[in-house]
Amino acid sequence: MRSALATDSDLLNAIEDRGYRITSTRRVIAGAIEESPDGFTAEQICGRVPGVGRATVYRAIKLFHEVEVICKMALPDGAPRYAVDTGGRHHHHTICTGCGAVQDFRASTIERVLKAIEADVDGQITGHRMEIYVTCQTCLASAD
Amino acid sequence: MRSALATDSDLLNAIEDRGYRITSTRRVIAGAIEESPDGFTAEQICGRVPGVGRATVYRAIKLFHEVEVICKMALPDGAPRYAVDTGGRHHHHTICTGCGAVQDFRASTIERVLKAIEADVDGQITGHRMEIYVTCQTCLASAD
DNA sequence: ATATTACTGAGACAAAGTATCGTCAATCGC
DNA sequence: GCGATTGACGATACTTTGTCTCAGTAATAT
Repeated sequence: MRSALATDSDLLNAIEDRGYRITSTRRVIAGAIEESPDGFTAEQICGRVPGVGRATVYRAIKLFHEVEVICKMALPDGAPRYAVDTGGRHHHHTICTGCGAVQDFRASTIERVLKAIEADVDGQITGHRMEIYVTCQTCLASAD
Repeated sequence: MRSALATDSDLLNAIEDRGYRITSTRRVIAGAIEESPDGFTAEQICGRVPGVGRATVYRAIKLFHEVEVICKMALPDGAPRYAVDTGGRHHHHTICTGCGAVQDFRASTIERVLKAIEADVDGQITGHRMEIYVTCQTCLASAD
């Protein structure tokens, strides 16, 4: 039922659970983010929340990232791109280099391989990053 | 014997092979880069080549990257780091989050997994990026 | 209702590059 | 070897993606 929750936004709930305040500004920013099913850039969000300071948008994005409800990744040229991360469990992403669309992608194989690699690596693994670049179906179709 | 080559620098040879000019400035920059076995940042190179313009250093790094003799990667916070890429064949890197040391790392397993993944992905894979973050032996030892 | 603390907006600052532009040097053609 | 051509250079301005500071404001605690 979840009737006792202040909001039905996963983003807002996540920060509230960690003791951060839910403010009207954060509501607006979370709304703009949740309207972006294919990922977004920070500046896109800035553009969609007129009246909200740029610093505040970046602070909110950082906060959502900190509580792991949004994920930050990078295009081949290093340009950052964000996406909502509802699933929770660790996973990776495919990013379309044409339109920037981000999709989740969970491959248990990769996790196993990474574990196996640990033995070959000189030092102790503390984390990893992985992005798979694709041309999505839509971009493939429109390229015909 | 390679006696006919203008230089014994892999970096300079690589750009010469692609038709770019070898200049005294590029010699100096290549020298500074090749003195960095554990990777480097662009600004570190700028600091080591006094008298050479910052833009020129960035242009040279970009050029070396273009001809694939240096590799660009990212620390967990996105800070860029470069490393010489002598091997040639595709591989990945481990990066020590303590000191930034970069090591090559070739896992055929990963390549196989990525191939297998292609079937699961919605769209056509065009590339990927992967970094493994570690605490290197030196940093582990000095943390005791 | 008030005090405390966190949040906000504006704007300056920072890091990592890129673009422009006039000057200079490396290579090409002879 | 010498001049013409093209590419490279340095300085500097600008761009992108953030972060920091600071004074003012809103949200929670008592």
